Amino acid sequence: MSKGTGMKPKLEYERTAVEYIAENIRDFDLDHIFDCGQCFRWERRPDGSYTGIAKGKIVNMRYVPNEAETGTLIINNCTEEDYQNIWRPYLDLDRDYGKIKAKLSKGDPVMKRAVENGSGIRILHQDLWETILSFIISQNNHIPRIKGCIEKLSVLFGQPAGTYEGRVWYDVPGPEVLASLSEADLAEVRLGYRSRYILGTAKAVVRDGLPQTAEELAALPGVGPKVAACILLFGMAKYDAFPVDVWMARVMHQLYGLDQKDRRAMADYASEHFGRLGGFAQQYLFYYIRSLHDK
DNA sequence: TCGCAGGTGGTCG
DNA sequence: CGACCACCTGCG
Repeated sequence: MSKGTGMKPKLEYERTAVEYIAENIRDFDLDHIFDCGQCFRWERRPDGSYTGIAKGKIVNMRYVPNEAETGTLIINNCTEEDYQNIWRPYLDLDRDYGKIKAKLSKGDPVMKRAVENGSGIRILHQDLWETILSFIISQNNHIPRIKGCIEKLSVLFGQPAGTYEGRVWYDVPGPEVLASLSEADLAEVRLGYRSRYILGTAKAVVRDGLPQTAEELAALPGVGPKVAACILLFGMAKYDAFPVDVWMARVMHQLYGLDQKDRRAMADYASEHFGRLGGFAQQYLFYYIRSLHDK
């Protein structure tokens, strides 16, 4: 609704002419992908598209379903080379999610509903360091504040990656940069007690390199079982990882009848029933319980 | 105001 | 081991 006589300029975003169009993309929904809790740097636009930064590249993505089962993905500010080298693997486009969903749904009515609810979820292949940083920050924290912290950290200490939609976008700061900072330097980011975990982990990574295994991950300060599982799943492509957080505890209690406090039992249940697909199962269930909660 | 949020690490028994 | 419990911060 326009008010009075004011001709409010319509909000428009400055995008680029370079665009890549991928046809015949299945099992894909941007809301499902970017709102299932795996990433924190994508912003929804009023047209349903998403703009974000990953691997030093800034793009806008929109998806147009053209039949019941397939659709077109349009990536703005993206060359064919970037699509092949970055976004195709990032979006996990070469995996058959239809097969995964069918396998998980079989004999499990709860999972069947969860899969239908989040049918377009895909597990992103994210940068390992960014994933470590993000999920240390995520602990005992609200999602909007997590996003704010990561953004502020990037603007203050990250490298500019380019200008897009009329503003400068920044990469998350690397471990070398963070390892050189003090808690006083980080105070402005409002990370709270997590700032010492970030500094400790950055120093460990500078000293020992990025973690390669679950054991090396668990040795990092601020990385417990839940955060480690998220990093394994989202940053290391370990698809049997099954992060159990407060939401997953709710699902396992309310929908599978397990003791809400017994995280061990939940992990056991996941490995027994979901096995190598535990990570996918977790994402469908997480998105499902969150969408139930919002209503 | 107070509890809680995609938990972790430390300290008990 | 397993069960507490403090912990930065911002929001409802």
